[in-house]
Amino acid sequence: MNNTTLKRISQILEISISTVSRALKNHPDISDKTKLRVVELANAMDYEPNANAINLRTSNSRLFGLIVPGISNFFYDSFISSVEEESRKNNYALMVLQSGDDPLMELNNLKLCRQNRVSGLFASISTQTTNYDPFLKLKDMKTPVIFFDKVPDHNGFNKVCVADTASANMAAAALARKDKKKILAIFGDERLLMTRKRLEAFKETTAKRNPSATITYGFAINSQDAEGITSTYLAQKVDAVFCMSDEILTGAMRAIQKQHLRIPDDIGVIAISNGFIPRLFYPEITFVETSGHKLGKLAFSSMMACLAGSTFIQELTIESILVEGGSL
Amino acid sequence: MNNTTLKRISQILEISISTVSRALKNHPDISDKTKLRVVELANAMDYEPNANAINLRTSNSRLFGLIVPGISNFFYDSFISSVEEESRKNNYALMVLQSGDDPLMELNNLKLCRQNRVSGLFASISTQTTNYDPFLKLKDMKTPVIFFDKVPDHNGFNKVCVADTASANMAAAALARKDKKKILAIFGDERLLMTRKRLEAFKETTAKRNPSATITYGFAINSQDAEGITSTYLAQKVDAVFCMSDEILTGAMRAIQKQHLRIPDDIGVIAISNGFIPRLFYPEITFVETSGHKLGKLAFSSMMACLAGSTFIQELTIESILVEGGSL
DNA sequence: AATAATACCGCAAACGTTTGCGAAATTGTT
DNA sequence: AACAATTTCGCAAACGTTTGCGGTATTATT
Repeated sequence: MNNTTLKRISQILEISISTVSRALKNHPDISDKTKLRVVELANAMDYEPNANAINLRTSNSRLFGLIVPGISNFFYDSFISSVEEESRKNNYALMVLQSGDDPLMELNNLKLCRQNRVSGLFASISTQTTNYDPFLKLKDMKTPVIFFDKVPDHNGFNKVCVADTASANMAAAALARKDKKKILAIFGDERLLMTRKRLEAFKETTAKRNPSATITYGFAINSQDAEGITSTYLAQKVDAVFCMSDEILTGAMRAIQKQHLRIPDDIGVIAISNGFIPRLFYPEITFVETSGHKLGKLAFSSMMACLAGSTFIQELTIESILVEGGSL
Repeated sequence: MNNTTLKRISQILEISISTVSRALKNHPDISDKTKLRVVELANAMDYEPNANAINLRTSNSRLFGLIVPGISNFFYDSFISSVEEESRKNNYALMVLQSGDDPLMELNNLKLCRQNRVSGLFASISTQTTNYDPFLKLKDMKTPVIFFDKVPDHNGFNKVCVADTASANMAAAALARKDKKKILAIFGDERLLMTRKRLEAFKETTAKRNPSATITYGFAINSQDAEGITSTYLAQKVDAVFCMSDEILTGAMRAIQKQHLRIPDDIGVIAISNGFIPRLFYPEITFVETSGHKLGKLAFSSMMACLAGSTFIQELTIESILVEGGSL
């Protein structure tokens, strides 16, 4: 372990600890001469301030917690990447925790955050989270909590989300423009607010803009599930398939390729996506972009606003754009 | 912030701080009666031990640092996910840091790790890292450093890697078995030890097992690069393309799909991969699996061995297996 | 030359824990 | 009843910082 402390330096230089501390912080009370002596010795001795001591003394950990169901996910990894980058730029570190979509693990992670006195928390909740008390406990401790992506269906929280309603609308509208009439629309877990929002918007916009269309709804828990659903319904000659997420898109694409259907001639495809998966194929899949990167930046700025004292609860969304591939 | 401390509890109960501390740890010196009183009040007051104070006192942060060029990567995200999971199970937290493949940022991150007195470090180095002193500095502080994936070409470090040589051999052998004669082999950045190992092995095994084959070599910095290279050489009627990594595979696949080539009839494809991307296509791409998940487990166990006192420097590799898709 | 201002530095408390050691109270032993 | 053993607890130091306050030197002002 690193042994050089302020005390050690002070002993060698025969000055007080406080002088050493101030010298290293370039405090005006200290003369240039001693500053120099201190800084030089500190460098020579590889002095590294002990973050734990500083945190204890100042009660500011400069550490953010981030809880997410899983890291391995096209959306979350770019979100995390973005938040980490911003945090680092602002001299914060990031503690990443996975819940595995398990509410119990989520609780454990929250405890860890509390014990580490995180300066703030970014959280995407598990599918089955119903008790928000632990989050409220953090808020009571004046620790900002920014929910993202999978957010509680509940007011009084800071949330940053992709524009669920708007993006589902855009996708439905795109299908309407292309005059797709038999649509297979696959959604995720219905317990998620996100799913319900997208579902409702998609249904509504299709009814309005594409009244003669018939929609077959599918609900998939995972990619494999989506593949199964797609395979099943592909038999009944659908014009196009809408995928609510990347995970679903991957399943749908497997089914489509397996049946040797040509995109877009035999079937149209559109998804709500981060953009990575759609660009893996040719023609590229048309998608409504929901950028994890952008969302991360937004979440971070929201966090900074809270830390700066804003007590204003806001629910922010990033607008999404339609990125045309050749799949419709 | 959470205000309840041992001191507060001790004042209310009119006992000493040390008694409270010991009671909460179920220390035998404390009577059951007082233990009960303490535990109950602690719960009622939502007591959470202050990790910073504990770390300071015990000089054990129970925090691992993890430095990686970027999180958004098929390999790293599963690696990180795995390490995080293991860490959490063992009561460690994980601080994730990205270098952006920039040696300077890497230095900053290392400093952060030192200042936070991490209990250990997992590191995948940047392409241009040449100075290993900061890593050695950590080792001198008795902080274990486990390099993974992109490791220094240098002895005396703990490293865990995918079996570069073996997996390139396997891929070359698979191509030989299928009697592919005109091979396009695309590799990554030559400055990486990993690349050089894979290149050499691929070349050697092909020469031995498939002597009549001709290999065209390509070196791609990124996916787009790989797409360009593939497009260019596809014209000259190659039998199969070998991709050293997922990133390269995505580029190659774009080029192949764009030219409407049928896999495996028109062209064979094989890659070294985590397995996610290959399964997105149909037929699935045949690949030599290098599991980030497995590597994460290995890295973690290596870390635990070091923490347990093992001073033995080891270079571990996970064996890879060939996963047959239908692309060859 | 006396006084006022300024530059420079140290004392000591505090942040919230852990832990070795000793002390008091209780119980057991003869 | 005297002593020993055991149970139960508190004292105080330590971990490495930060910071308000006060105290000497030194310099400036008249």
